[in-house]
Amino acid sequence: MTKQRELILQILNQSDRHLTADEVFFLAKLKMPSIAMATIYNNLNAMNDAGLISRLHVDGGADCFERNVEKHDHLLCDSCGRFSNVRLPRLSDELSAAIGMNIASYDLTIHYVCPECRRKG
Amino acid sequence: MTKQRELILQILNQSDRHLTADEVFFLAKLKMPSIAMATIYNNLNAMNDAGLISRLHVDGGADCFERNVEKHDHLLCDSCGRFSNVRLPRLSDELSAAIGMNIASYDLTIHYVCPECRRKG
DNA sequence: AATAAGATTTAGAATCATTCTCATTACAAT
DNA sequence: ATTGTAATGAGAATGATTCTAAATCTTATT
Repeated sequence: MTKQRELILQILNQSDRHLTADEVFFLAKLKMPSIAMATIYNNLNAMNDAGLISRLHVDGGADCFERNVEKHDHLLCDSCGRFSNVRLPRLSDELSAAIGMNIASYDLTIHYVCPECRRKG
Repeated sequence: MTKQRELILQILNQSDRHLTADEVFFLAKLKMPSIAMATIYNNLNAMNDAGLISRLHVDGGADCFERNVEKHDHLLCDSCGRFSNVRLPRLSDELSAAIGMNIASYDLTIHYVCPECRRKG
């Protein structure tokens, strides 16, 4: 656990949003100007592999990272582009039943308009 | 509908697999050696936007394209890497009910081991 | 048939996210 | 202190995709 890794983890822990590597890089540079992009990716990958953080693929954009490592699904607001997390505990079993086979896992992103954007019209 | 677009569409129609732009490019070059990668992408994008084909994002790899434009979900075999299509007609309503909001759409990829790979062990 | 207008193609450069390389630095254990 | 190991930093390299600009093809108009 190096200073750099600690800093990156802290940045993710303090954010309430899903952050891209670029955003983490920018925030990290504020505290540690010498930090390199490769270090950001090295650590994000290592921590993701170790189950300390999780990675979210974004269609047509850079991957995002977040501290929440519990199994969850994503809601993406088509209007503001923000992600929220949602837990659908029974879905895995339902999908398994629906296709009649064991499943290893699944990736689900639900597109919607978030309550805030709906209010604004 | 240019010759190039016709060729690309034909290639997708004749394939039983999900093809990357690169694979389409390779197959197209066999029939029309002068064709350019930009033309492949131009046409894949245009046809996808027009609803003639559909695009599938692949985690950590190139996007794939297929002729099936009916709404469907994807099964990805973690062993051989092949995609299959599956229709889960009630899922959209179930997801909507589960989160208590209207949803616009969703993207789902189920990871599993396909029957063929399971048989082989 | 000739021409002009507009769209499409081609080739290659450019871009973006990510990974790789490798020399340098930090850390841990002798 | 000294060595060995692992992580960092800087920038080059990669892979997928998009952009640019010049050349070509279509189509409509004379």
